[in-house]
Amino acid sequence: MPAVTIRDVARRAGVGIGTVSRVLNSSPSVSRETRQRVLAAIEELDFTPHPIARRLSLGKTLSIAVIVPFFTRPVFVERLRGIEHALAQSEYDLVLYNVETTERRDICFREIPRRERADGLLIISLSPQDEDVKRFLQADVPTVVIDGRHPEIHRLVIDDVEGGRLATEHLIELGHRKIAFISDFLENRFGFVSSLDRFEGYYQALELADIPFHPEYLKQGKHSQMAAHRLALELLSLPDPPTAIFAASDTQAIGVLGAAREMGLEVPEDLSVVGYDDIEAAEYLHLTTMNQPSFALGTKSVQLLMAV
Amino acid sequence: MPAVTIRDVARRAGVGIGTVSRVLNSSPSVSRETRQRVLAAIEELDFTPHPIARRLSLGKTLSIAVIVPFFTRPVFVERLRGIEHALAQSEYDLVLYNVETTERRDICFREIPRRERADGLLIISLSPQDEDVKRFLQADVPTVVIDGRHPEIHRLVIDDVEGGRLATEHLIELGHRKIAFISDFLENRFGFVSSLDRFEGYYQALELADIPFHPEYLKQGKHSQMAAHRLALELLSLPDPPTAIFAASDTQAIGVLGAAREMGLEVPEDLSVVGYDDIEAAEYLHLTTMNQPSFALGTKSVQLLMAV
DNA sequence: CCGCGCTGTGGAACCGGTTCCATAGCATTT
DNA sequence: AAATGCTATGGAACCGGTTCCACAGCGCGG
Repeated sequence: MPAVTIRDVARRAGVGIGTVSRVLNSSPSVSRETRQRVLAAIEELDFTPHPIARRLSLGKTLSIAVIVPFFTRPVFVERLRGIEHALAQSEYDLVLYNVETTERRDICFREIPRRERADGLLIISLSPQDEDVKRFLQADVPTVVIDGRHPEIHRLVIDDVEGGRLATEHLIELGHRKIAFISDFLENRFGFVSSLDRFEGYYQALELADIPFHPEYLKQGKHSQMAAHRLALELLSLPDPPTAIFAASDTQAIGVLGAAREMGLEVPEDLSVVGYDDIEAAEYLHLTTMNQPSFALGTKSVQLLMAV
Repeated sequence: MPAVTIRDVARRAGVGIGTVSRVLNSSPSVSRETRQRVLAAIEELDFTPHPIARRLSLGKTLSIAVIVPFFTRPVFVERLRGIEHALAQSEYDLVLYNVETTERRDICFREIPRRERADGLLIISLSPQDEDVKRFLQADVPTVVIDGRHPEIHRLVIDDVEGGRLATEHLIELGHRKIAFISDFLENRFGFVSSLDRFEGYYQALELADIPFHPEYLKQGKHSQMAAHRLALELLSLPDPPTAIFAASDTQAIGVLGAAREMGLEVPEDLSVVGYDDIEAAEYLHLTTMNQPSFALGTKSVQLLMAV
């Protein structure tokens, strides 16, 4: 079955190739009658335009590259889902790149932002460095960063400071004054900033309520249930243990719940736990959690990218 | 900054375009000296070959389309992660399509399997119909289905019957004889078969142990924690309630745990619960679960696709 | 009747690679 | 010395679209 091209259609319809192309792109300057003939020929030959050829002559790739770190994490998946949903309604393909090491991230940041590679670039939760951004701008590929920071890049920011503050204030309103914060490493090789911001909010809330910040109530570790579990055990074994724990993500909050159970503590009677990210499991775990509109953030990022 | 092409490189190096192309594709028939000159010119001009042009003249798209349903579900994400990992090391792009409605599925099955669209197609957990498969074969696009069924398609199957049997036998060995099965709809519009197979395994295990199958111990509902929660409440309110529940996925198993807690039952003392899929949360929930090598399945599917 | 403008159309040139054919240069064989 | 073969190379043709320029045909105003 040899490929049917625009020239075959033109011959069949008895018109020129330009006319076929005009019909395909619904140009107004084709007479009604000619258009009918061409459409009939397309139908008869079961013709589909060749996307690659189209891209080459348009000088566009018609694809959007999406760089997402660790898409095992529910928030990232949910944002990606939003992005996919928005792109499905456009003529753009979604080309996916997952990043789980800094090496891979650097390769992605170096090689993907090229005009001939993608018409647009969406980056989730990674903060490009100055030299990366310089390359992005030089390559002239529209770029939007979700939940990352760099002054010279279009970005959708999440007010994690506010979120951290609200979560902490919630605990304070419940009467707690000994509130601990468990998070993944605030300084990390991937430049994730959400936990840092949530910590900032936590700190502000304490300050506003005149509660002194206890450094031993801040615990950092790998982003996993297991690590958070261990950190929570440490906290709960302190001479003066906290009565509430704010975890920087639900994944970590689940680890805290495990630790509480291991220590024989009831949640929320003996220990209040607040998580962050709104994973589905939260409601079954007596877990208060901060809701993030991740899906909407994904669709919004696509709109922003298209407007750039 | 005008795009640098192979012709610019040829002029700079004082060679023909064919030679540049040969250097780019590391053809052996270029003299050492000429190769050096060309490489120097490439370096000086910061030349990168234009992928789209390459694809057009190669007649390949250099991309693999991946169709995945509901990639909120952890198993699907994990398989996708395996696929991404394998493709990252190849020259192929991963173009992602998420399916959450049957309409979207049908559109994907109709439009994506075209030679000019993708060099290969990976389908996760969806079973194409005969007419779809006919189109796949006619379009001559290598296709691999993970965890779906159709005799004429290359596929990676998971022995969910065996898995269901093992899970149920585990419960039987613990001494249970009143074992219920909670799952999403066994007959569904998406053609998901894993739960059906697990049910088949459950049934076989009962039969082998001479335990009669009680239809009221089979509960079907939407795939969500909430739905499973309700179904579990129904089960536990039966005049003769089960002492063990096998849930077709961990997501549903979490719902069962919630229901047990609501009824004041301790797990596993008062009720045994077995899940399926190996989500990370399992270990914190006193949940026994059947492990699935999802990531490996993803990488394997890519290998299989490449070998087709 | 001429010139002008407008509409609809044909097709060459172009996008930037790869591939194949022709050929030059040189060594080897007869 | 002629024939043969091998290696390295140049560049036209090609992949299948889009776009732009040229032009035909027609109506209209002067």
